[in-house]
Amino acid sequence: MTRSDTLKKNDKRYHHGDLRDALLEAIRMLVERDGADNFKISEACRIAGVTTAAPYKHFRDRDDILRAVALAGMQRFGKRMSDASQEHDPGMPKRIEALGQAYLDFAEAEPGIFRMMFGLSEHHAGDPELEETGKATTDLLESVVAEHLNLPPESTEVRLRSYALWCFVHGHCFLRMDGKFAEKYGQLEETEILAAVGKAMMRV
Amino acid sequence: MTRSDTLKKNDKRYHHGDLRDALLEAIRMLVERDGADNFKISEACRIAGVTTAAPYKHFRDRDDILRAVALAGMQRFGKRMSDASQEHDPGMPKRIEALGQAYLDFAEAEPGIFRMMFGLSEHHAGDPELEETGKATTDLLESVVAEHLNLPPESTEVRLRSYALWCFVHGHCFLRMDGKFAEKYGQLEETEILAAVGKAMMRV
DNA sequence: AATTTGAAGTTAGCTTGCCTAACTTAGGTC
DNA sequence: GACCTAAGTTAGGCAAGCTAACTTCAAATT
Repeated sequence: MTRSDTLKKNDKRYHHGDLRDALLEAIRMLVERDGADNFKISEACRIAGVTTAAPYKHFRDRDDILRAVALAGMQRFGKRMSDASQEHDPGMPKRIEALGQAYLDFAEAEPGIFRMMFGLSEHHAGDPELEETGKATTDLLESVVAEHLNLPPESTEVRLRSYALWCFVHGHCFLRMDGKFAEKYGQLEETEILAAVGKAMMRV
Repeated sequence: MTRSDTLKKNDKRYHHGDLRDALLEAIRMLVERDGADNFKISEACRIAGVTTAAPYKHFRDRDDILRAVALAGMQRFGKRMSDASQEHDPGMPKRIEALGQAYLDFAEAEPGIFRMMFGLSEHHAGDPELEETGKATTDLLESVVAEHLNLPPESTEVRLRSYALWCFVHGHCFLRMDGKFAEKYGQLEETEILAAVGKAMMRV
């Protein structure tokens, strides 16, 4: 089945057959175009070729849809991060770099989903599945930093440097998405900044 | 005139007299409670004691309201930052710290407005007044970093370190607002992290 | 002082979106 | 082949954003 088939069934069968996934895919696109708070469920319905009441057979309400889209995003994100780390041998500084680069790449490729992953409203606070999925990625970061510093992953030193690194990369992602980087620091070389900060923060 | 008078006129005069400001104040509150994309203009009208058509005598549409609220926030923010820097003499390391702390404090006190200041949609991209107001604050940061490093503010070195510092503090603000800090790094001492990173990044 | 005028309100109403209730379709099971 | 149930549909309520046309009233003009 091709992707366009997933979105819209051309034949006029009463049952779509794959509506849940089709909606998620349509909404993923719409979140990129309009943002998590501005996309219209009704537009996703038009794309999928169903009436506006259909989604409620698969999702409780808008919040439930957001949750599903964010979760899928976090899983994609986690896989990218994991793949990136495995491109280099344990202990190599390149491994940290690759992790940071994967983070930046994802934020650039899917800014809407990226925002959403972090900015879900309080309705989703404490959701175990979301937290679990997020934790897997921070655990990965800590293990890589720990290897690099040759310290146990639970040590305060490792946790502190991991978090500091996270803050930095995360902050750059947001400033870049929001145009603040281009607005004033566009002529700085992105890689140069990253390298300089990485070194400064990982200096033993 | 007391603040509650600003919000709602008890007397039943036909003209409110101060509706624009009353709306901005009401919406500031609602943005904190519901977020920039979820607050209802109609609710602000109820608070201000006018009908739902009244705002359109003062603002073009929702985007125009958002712009005004964000601009007011950026001005408040700029003043706080400026005040903070002036609490210490030029060249003192405390001056950088104070700036970072003011940034964090604002994000903690007004997370809704803080988000909004950075996350305004593309409709406002390139707005000269907004950009100007933001630039004043980054200029301030650069001048303080320049003093500290004893280098010209336009030097690449200063700009690079300023931006790196900005990324870090900005990232921490967002991760903290979004619960990621508390979720996993809550036991780390915030001040300890800040101090460690500040030192690492400003090391000559 | 009376008149005029325009900014700042109001009422009424259109449009769109979310969501629910009640109904229909059709694929899989006995 | 009858029946059940998941997954669609239609119809409609409700709330919000925004506009057009009308009203009020304070201040400027005469």
